[in-house]
Amino acid sequence: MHAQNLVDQNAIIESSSTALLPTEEQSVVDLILKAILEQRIAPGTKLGEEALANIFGVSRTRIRRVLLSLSHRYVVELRPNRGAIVASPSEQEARNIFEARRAIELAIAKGLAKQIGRSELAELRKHVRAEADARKRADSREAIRLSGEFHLLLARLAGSKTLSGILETLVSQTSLIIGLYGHRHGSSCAYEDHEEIINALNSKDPQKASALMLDHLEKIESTLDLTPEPTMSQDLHSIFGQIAAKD
Amino acid sequence: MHAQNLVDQNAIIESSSTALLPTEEQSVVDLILKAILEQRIAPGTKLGEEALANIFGVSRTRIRRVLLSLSHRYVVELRPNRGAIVASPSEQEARNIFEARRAIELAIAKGLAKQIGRSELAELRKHVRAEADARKRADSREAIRLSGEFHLLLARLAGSKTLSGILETLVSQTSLIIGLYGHRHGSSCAYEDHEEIINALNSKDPQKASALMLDHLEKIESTLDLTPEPTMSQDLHSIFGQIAAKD
DNA sequence: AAATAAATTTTTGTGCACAATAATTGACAT
DNA sequence: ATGTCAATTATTGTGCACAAAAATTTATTT
Repeated sequence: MHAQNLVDQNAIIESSSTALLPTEEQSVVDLILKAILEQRIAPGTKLGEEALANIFGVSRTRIRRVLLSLSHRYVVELRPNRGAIVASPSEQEARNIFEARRAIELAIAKGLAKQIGRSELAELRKHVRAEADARKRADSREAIRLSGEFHLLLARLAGSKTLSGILETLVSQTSLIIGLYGHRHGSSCAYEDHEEIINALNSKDPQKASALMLDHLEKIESTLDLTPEPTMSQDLHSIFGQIAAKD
Repeated sequence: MHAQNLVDQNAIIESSSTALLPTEEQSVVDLILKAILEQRIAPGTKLGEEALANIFGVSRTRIRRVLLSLSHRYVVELRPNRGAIVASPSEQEARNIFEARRAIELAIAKGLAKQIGRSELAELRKHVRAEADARKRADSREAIRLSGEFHLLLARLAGSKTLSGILETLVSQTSLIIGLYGHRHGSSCAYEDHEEIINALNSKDPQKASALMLDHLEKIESTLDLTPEPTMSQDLHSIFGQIAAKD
């Protein structure tokens, strides 16, 4: 792992989630999380404790808690005695995660449509403008992050810390999934969909809002290639398949 | 805290959840969790590290991780430099938790109705028999635990580790909520409701299954007293209210 | 006696040394 | 070469001593 990948942040730190770690540790969590979600570190990458401790200039004791915390978000996998790696959700897990997102986000959309106000709508529109801007600038990292954060923003506006907390975990995992199974760059949410959802919320139409959310989530899932086994073995087949067939 | 409360378990250990702690630690987690969920330790109770270390005969280092793990489940609250206490979900959090449960469990019921098989139905009926039995024996602890576990069983049978994991957290919190806000003993699920749900699943009727689940969850929530502030101040008022009024 | 402050005790937080385990390298045999 | 085994190196896991903070007790002042 290269230090470059982890400290390269210019932008704002995630900083959401229920703060129960010391602030210093939380910022390391956020940094690593951001790096993973922007796909600067690939799934499967080893996250050595000593290496991280050096990079961030904190003790191993702390790194250890950081890794534990990230593992609770299912963003890193902790293998006993073998260290931490960036998680690689399986194809089955990917489906389950989308299933869970459907359940939760339809409810959020429905609930929000019933009680949304002016200022919330403004905040949403502002966010989507930022998404459009990132896309225009071809800043795909930012675009990926913002499109995930749109969904988190909806959860926050719905006023349930419980649901936001759950969705945070699911959105993080979705980023990993898109990195693993999404072929073309179009995999991340289209901000146009987000605009439509906002319009439905604006017209206080719960049915429409949730229907659009469903379409949107299904669209994202459909851009993925969730047919075969994990990435690695797939590559081997596509590389050696023809040679083996000739035999 | 009395050691009695924590080691008194005769029954089976929870043992679900994604095991990423050493098995020894996991069993301490399960023991404390069980004690909390069966309401043998009240919300707000201090969980001193040294005390727990002595009770369970493990080092403080380990207890520390155990408490961290329980805090991720929102079952204990970790107050920096002030130690851990059993969590007391606020009235608002309680509502949010039920909202989340509705979103998730309706989806589970719907999905399960479409794909449930013979053996799954048998397992569910067996579970409900155990519930009825516990009720008949007036073993309210067991009854509380089993009625929560029925919901977890549904999630497991639905085949999504993601949803089960989320629901586990929510069910744990629900136990705390019932302990805090549920006045009469009838607060825990009636197993009769569970039977009805099973029947709907049996007849592969997704609409009915989810409708019954909704009723069931709303019934539980409605037995709670979620009007006022946290427990303590409420008690003080109900104790001193009349005296103050006389003045 | 009530309130404030100082001193003491208790409890939580952290780094570090060492133990346990896994990964790597090298030697040897087939 | 290829595979197996031993020795070495590197990495993770844990207890403990000490630091930091909070809670409690005692002393002091008004």
